[in-house]
Amino acid sequence: MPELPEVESVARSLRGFLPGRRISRVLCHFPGSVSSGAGPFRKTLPGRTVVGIGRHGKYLFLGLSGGLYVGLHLRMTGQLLFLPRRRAPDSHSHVEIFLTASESKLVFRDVRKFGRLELLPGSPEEFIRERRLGPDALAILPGELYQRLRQTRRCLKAALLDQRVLAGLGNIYTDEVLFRARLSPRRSASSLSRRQVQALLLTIREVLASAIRRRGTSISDYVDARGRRGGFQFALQVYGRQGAACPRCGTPIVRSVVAGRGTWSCPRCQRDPDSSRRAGVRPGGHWTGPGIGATLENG
DNA sequence: ACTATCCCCTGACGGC
DNA sequence: TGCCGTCAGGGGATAG
Repeated sequence: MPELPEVESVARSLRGFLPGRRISRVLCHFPGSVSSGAGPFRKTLPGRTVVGIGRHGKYLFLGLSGGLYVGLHLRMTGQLLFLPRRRAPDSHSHVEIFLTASESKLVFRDVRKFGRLELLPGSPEEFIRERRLGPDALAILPGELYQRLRQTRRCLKAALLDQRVLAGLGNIYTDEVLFRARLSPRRSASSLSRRQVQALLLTIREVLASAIRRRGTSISDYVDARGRRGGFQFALQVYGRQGAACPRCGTPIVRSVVAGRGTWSCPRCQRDPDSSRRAGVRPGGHWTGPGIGATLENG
């Protein structure tokens, strides 16, 4: 599923070709993909030139001449692709944007139809404010993340997945980050110290930067605008790997459900000090209650 | 104001 | 083989 590194990879693959191109015609085969309305979208874009490509979290923005912006979210299976102008659209190609003097067209494909394009009523900054999106995961500062995690009662994974806390992390990168930072996804988000949040943010930046270098994670549908798959699926350490040996300690990786999402973690490396205390272990680490099984997050 | 739950949508997969 | 039920998941809407 496209998260920050995948959206950034799409943005980069667009930047090499799209800026300066003029839109000649727009076809909306599935009007539901354009949440601002297919009619205005089809009528407003032709004649305008693409002047820039932006990204915030998992949102992509196309800046058009005349001060207009298109926002795009790929959700689960969305793709934005350069395809040969004369290629017939398949049943999953929902929007086609034709460009003047080009052998390519820009196609929005989406098997599950969750993705959305929209003509923004204002600037991307206003859009971000109205949706109440948090700072981009690559731009947020440690003090700011600390404050945002402190003021929620949810667990760490739920907080990191919440795009209003910080924008860009989805299920894959959240699990990978928490594993590398040795933090339990179930741990209370507000229980982290300043120092721990600082370390967590360094891990977030490292994982995202590494994934961008590999042009994202391609597990099923993801490809960039040139149709290239990413390579970070080969660097995943826990996501989707239940039963495999933890790369650090050899304990089998466990799948559970946290915040309503499939969650992969190492029950040994990512123990939760909060639940250990509840299970009868004093902060000092001496056993006072039930056996070790009670402190493992997945039983 | 917060938080949890439901829903959209289709392909993959397991059971019989 | 093939049918059918279940699952996956981002984020908006809705409920508590």
